[in-house]
Amino acid sequence: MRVSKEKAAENRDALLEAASRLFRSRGIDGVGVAEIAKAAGLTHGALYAHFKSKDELAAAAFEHGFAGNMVDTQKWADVHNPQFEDFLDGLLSTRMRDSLETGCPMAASASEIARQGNAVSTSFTRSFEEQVGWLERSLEPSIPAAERRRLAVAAVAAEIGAVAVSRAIVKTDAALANDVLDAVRSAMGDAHQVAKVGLK
Amino acid sequence: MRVSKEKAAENRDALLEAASRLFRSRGIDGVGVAEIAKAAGLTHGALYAHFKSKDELAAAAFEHGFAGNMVDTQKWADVHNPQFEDFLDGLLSTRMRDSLETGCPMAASASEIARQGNAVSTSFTRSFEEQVGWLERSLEPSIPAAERRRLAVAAVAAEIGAVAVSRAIVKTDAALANDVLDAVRSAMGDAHQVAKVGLK
DNA sequence: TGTACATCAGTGAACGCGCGTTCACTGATGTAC
DNA sequence: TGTACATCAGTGAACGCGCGTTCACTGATGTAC
Repeated sequence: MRVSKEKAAENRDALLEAASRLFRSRGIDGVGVAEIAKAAGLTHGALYAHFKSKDELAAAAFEHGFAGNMVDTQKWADVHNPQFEDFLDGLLSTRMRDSLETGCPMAASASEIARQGNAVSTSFTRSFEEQVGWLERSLEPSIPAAERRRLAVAAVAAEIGAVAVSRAIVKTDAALANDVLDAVRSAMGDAHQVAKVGLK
Repeated sequence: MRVSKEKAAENRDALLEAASRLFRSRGIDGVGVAEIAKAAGLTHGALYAHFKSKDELAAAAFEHGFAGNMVDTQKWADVHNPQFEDFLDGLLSTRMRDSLETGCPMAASASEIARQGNAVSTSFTRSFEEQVGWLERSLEPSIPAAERRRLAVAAVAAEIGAVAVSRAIVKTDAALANDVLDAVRSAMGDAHQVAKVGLK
């Protein structure tokens, strides 16, 4: 039966939230539309009143998840005024690695994106750019703009790899999984030093 | 009907080769056992004479693919005696990114591994360690061993991230996709410089 | 403000389909005598 | 070396199952008068 506009908007949001969490923890191919709808307190048919297809839902859920992360980042940034190294500490932490449902959506699905539709790829690219922007702005203005951007792009890509690898490895070798996070943080810190000092 | 031992071994190898390529280009969840068997010139039933389950096949296929890559690496290393930067150039190239079927299996499935069985995770870890070993040995002996290892671990994790991200983005923004590879190569080069000079 | 009715979010059965796995069977291979 | 037979890699039908999507239907909401 028909529901109020407010309730419909709430339901749409619940679908996005459920999809975002489930896709992150089990992969886009690993979760069915029925389970997503159920987690949002609806039946699967209702999902198609809000989204044309699973692919479209995946793209929207990706952006929803990333937007949620960005809201948290903004709050954190307002309080702590984080520098480049603070971002690295936050992104390359065991906490980020272990929170599959709420952690970085890019690390959760990086290697799956290339196999999804264009909508998902576009969402991923936009999210990547936004994250790069945060890191860029955290770098010292004394560093040339092109160098700041290059460093930020490298840091986000490296972070995504480090978190994905650390998650893949942690079941088998927990110590190595932690080393991966530390090693990437350390290497990016070194690259930052070089950018500051202008060595090379 | 029964086939000769040699033929059976060939068939097993064909299954591994087909699985390795298909899993890399379409994901473990994205390819069925029937298609793998067909690509190897067999029917799906035969697959179960060689492997207990799809998960076991996935683990074996992962190691097969990585071993193949390692053979290529060995040949290349014998001819070129590559240094750390040469490895980065090879791993972070558009050629590596664009060869989905034969490229780095770790970049192809990094974010999927955490959701697979233990056998797959173990194979991934072993491959990761082996790749780290190559990079470690390519670094100057003057750099302390612990530092060499840290740099190598960071480089492999960052490479996996860069290739996965570049593949995810290339459909949407080809220029940015190339920038990602360049930025990570450049950042790891900087980290290498720091390790050599001992700055910090 | 009250009434009549069009709208449409949500339901749940049904669709065709491909999945991973099992299993009775086949028949060439490999072995025991 | 020749024969009888056990082995087992490979076949292909069948299994139950969950998938994404469609659709006739429901009934409260929102709107036109």
